[in-house]
Amino acid sequence: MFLAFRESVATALETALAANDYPTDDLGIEEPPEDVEAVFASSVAFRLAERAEAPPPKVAAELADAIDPDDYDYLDRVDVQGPYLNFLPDESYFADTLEAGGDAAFGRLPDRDTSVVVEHTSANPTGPVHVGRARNPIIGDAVANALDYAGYDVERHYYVNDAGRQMAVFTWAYERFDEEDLPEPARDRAEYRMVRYYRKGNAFLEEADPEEVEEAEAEIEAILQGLEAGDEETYERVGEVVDTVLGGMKECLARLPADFDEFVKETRFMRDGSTDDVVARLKELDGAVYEDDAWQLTFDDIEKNLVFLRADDTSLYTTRDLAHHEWKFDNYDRAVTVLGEDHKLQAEQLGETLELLGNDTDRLSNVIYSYVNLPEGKMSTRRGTGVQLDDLLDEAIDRAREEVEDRMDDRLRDDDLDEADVERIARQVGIGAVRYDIVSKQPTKGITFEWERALDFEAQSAPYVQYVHARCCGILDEARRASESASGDEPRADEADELEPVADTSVLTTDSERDLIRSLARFPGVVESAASDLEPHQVATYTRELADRFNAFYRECPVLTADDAETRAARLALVAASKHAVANALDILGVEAPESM
RNA sequence: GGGCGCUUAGCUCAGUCUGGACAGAGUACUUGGCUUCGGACCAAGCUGCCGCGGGUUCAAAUCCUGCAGCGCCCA
Repeated sequence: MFLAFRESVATALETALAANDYPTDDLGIEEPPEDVEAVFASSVAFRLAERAEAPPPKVAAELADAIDPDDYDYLDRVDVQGPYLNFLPDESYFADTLEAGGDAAFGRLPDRDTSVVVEHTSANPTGPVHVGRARNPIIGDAVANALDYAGYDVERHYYVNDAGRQMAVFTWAYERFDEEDLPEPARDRAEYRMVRYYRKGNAFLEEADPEEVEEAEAEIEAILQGLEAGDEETYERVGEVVDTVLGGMKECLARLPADFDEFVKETRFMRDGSTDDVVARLKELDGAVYEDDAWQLTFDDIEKNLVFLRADDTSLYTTRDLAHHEWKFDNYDRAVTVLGEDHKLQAEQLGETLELLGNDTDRLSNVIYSYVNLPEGKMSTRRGTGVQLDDLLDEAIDRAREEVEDRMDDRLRDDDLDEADVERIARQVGIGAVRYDIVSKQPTKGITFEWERALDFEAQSAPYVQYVHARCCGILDEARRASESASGDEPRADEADELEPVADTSVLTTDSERDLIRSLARFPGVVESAASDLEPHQVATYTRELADRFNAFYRECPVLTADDAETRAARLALVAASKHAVANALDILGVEAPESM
C-alpha cells in the first residue's frame, strides 16, 4: 500500500505542478517527522517560491487546491502546514495494509523477472573463518535475501581462489609435512586440521635454511606452472587441498547460516580458455602497454596500472576475475559483489576494464565493508591470530543459554520448555544476536571486535525483536485454542493467523494501533529501498521501530480480552500482520524468528 | 607522498547518496509500573560546537573546499 500510495502522491503532485505551469522534475517527496500525521510530505513549495514570486506557504496552498483527492488511490486529503504539503491516507490504505499483512508472504514484492548473482565471502580456502571475515557472509547473505524479497531471482556464489600462490604453498606444505609433526588441531574439523600444514609451511618459508627455502620455492613454482599449463595431475593435487579445506569452511558458514548455490572456481576460467581470450582482447586495447616485463593496462581515471600478463605468460588473479565477471554477465542480468575495503582498488580496476572490454558495467554493483579488527590489531589466518567465527558462535550460544535458564523462573507463560527448547532458543538468540549486531550497522564503518559488545543481548539487539515475534505467536496460539474450545469442533489444522480474516480497521482508533499499522504499511517500502540501495541495515533499523510500536500497542490494547468481537478480530489481524512483518524482516537479516523464547 | 573511507549524546549506532518541519534510538544514570494476552516489556527524566575552519543556499549533520585524527589501499 505504501508503494502504491507513494505513486498516487507522485502523480497527484505532478499533475498539480503541470496544471500551474511549474516544472515537474523535482517533486520533493519525503517522509515527514514522526509527530506529523501524514504518510508523505512534499517540500517542493520552497523551490517554487522564487519563480512564483510568492512565499512558500502560499505556493503550497495553491498546489493543494489543485489536487482533488478523489482522483487518486488511497489519498484522503492534502493538508498544508506552512510551506509543506502533507498527504494523508484514507481508510482503505489501512484496510489494505491489514489485509496484505495477513499473508505469510507479507513484504515480498512482485517478481521482476530479473536474475542477480550475489557473490560474497569468497575467502581464500586457507583455514578457519575468523571474525575479521565474518562480516562478509553476514552482509552478503542479507543483501541476497533483500534482493530475493524484492522480487529478483537470486543466486549466491562463492568464488574460490584456487589458482593463486597461497594454494600452491598450501598444496606443497600438505605434501611436504607429516601430521605427527603438527600440533593438535583447535577443533576436529577439516579446515582446522588442514590449516596446520599451511601455517607450518609459511613458517618454514620464513625461517628455514635459504637452500631449503629455494628448493621449496621451486616446487611451489612448479605447481603454479602446472595450473597455468592445464596439467591434470596438478589440478587434482591442488583440488584435494582446496576441496577439503573448503568443506570445513562451508560447515562453519552453514552455522550462520550462509548457504551458497554455487562455488565457482577460479581455475575454471583458466581451463575453459576464457582467460586467454580476455588477455588477447586486452592486448588490443588502446591503453595496453608492455612495460617492466609485463603487459599492463593504463586508465584515464585510475593512476595505478593493471598488470594482466607476466613476462612468462602467466595470468594474474584479476585477469581471471575479468573472465569470471564476463561469465556472470553472460548468465545473469545483474551482478553484486560483497567485498572488503582492501579490495576496493582492485574492484575499481576490474569495473573500468570490463567497461573497456565492452561490457555494460551498470549491471555490476559492489557492496564494500570495513574489516573487523581486534583491539590489538589485524586478524590473520596465516599467523594464526584472531578470533574464530566458530568460537564466537559457541560463546554466543553459551551466554544465550545462561540467559534462558536465568529467566526460566520469571516466565509468566507456562508452556513447559524442555531441554530441546532451551537449546533451540539459545542457538536462535545467540547466533541471531551476533548476526544482528553486524548486519544492523553501515558496512563502511569500521568495527573493533570486543566480546562484551558483540554478545550484548540488551540494547538494540536481535532478542528484543525476536521477543516481539514470540509474543505474537503466543497471542495467536491462545486465540486459536480459545476458538477451538468455544466451537467444540475438531481442532483446525491451519495456521492460527488465518483465524480472523476480517480486517475492519475502523475499530482501530487508538494512537498505538494507528502507529503500529502505519509502520506495518511501510514494510514493503523498506524492502524495496534496502534492495535497491543494497543496504540490509535499513531493514534492521525498521525492525526496531516496528518492535517499539508493537510493544506500545501490546501494552495499551488488550487483544484477546478486547471489549467487543470486532475489536478483538481487528487486533488479532494486527498481531498476525506484525508477526509476518517481523518474521520476514528477520528472515531478510538472516535471523531466526522463535515461536517461543 | 598519492587515492579511498570513517568521525553525530559518556558508550554503541540511525539519519548523509536524494539539503527542508525542533538532530533520533538504545545503553548508562535518576524515577515509576506485574493477582490482567509472554517483564528479554512499558512509561517519565537527563544527555549534543553533528571532528575543526571556510564556502554555496531562502535553508547544511546532509553539498563543495581546506585541515586534523583513525582505518584501508598504492611502489
